[in-house]
Amino acid sequence: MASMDLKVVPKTVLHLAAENLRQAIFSGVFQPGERLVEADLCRRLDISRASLREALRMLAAEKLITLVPNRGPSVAAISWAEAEQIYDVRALLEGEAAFRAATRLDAEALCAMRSALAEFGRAVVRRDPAGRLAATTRFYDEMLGGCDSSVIAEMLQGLVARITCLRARSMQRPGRARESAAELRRLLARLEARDAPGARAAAIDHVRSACAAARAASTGVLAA
Amino acid sequence: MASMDLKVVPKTVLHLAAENLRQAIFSGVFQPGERLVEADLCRRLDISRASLREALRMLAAEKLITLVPNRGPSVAAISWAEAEQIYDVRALLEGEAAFRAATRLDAEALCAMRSALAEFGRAVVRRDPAGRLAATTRFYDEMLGGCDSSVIAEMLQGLVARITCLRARSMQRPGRARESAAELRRLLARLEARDAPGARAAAIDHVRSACAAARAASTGVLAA
DNA sequence: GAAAATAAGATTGTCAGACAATGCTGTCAA
DNA sequence: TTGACAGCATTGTCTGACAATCTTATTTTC
Repeated sequence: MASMDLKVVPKTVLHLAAENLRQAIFSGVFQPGERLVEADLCRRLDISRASLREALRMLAAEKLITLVPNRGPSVAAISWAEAEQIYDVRALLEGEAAFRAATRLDAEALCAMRSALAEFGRAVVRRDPAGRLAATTRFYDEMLGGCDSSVIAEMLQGLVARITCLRARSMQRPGRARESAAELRRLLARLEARDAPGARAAAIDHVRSACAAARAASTGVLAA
Repeated sequence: MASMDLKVVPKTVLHLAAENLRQAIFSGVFQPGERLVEADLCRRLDISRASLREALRMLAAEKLITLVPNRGPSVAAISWAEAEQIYDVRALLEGEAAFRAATRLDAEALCAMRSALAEFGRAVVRRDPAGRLAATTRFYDEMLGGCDSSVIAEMLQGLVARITCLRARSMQRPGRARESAAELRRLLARLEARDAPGARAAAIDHVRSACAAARAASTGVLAA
């Protein structure tokens, strides 16, 4: 890889706890809106309340939980209106990222993206959700690495985290995975052609399409 | 006002501490890059370490400080490259906000913006930095309120916070305040004309201009 | 004398336990 | 039905402690 990220953040109890909670939320162990009780979480995670509370602050910053003074934490419940706003901003930023990446990605990165995309295809055939997620992550990480803006990358990461549940559900819709793969192929083609405006359009198109799928998949499932 | 925000968050020690630290950073009490010592801050703020650490997590989430495990917190030092990325994203989002606001702002909001702008003008004449800041904040709050996307509003707020110091410095440049006022007037004019694309262009223009001013004001002052 | 090893001190990571302030729930009276 | 009140659950905050880690100064080694 062109630039391997070598810095490793020491694993403090706090970070582990935050990671565990994140996974628990993503995997639906806690339901959206569910109230979390500090003492409870402490027992489950086997950490002190002080550490737990710091971990909770992190998750609150990521908007995965809501932290109301004197009422404690609860799993963030996302409304469809909010989800739509997130998809909108994501389209904007991801479009920009693609635009920038089109003129900056080197051959190596493009190659990595193509391999990630192939892997995605295999995971689709294999009906392997985890594999799909890993592949898309690799795909996007490459693109964001090439867009030369850590700020955009960070913001996108934050946005995507907030709609993880939606993404998982919408990907289960029949045909959505294949459709998604086709969109990504088009995006990659534009990037390989160094067609910045085309890449932007393709990226936006993909997000819009994902948004529509999410809407269809979650009608009636979300809070109004 | 069309929609007054009634919810008030109880002031916990933590939030107060965070607010104090934020002000301290903005006002330059702590220099960028400076290391902060927990025990020190505890004494100064007169709070316990547990509370302080939670406050620090909040600031870290806002990227006002950097929090490295086992090395403690330090005031975030922003590189020019990063600042430029922030201005870029800000232009993108603020442009979008203006675009959306153009077709949604009601007469009342427009009126409020006009009055905020007038106030800004007076503050410029009066050479009152605090007044200028308050006026621009009011101006933008109105516009963001009308853009109907809390997600955009939140992201912008986060971005702007990170370049507060730059903004303060660049505003001191001779002529910049007046120039800024003129740009905002053009933006408001487009909004009043319900010209969405024009509003977007004006908003982007303003951010670009602010970026240029910041660059000029801070050449050689920032870390490379 | 420069580099490497070591020891001392400072700072952070983490915990346990405590108590007051606040929120919630259900009872009782007006 | 509403309002006041008591009782319990939970959070906000503090204190004090100790091990793990970082930093710095000192000593050793080549």
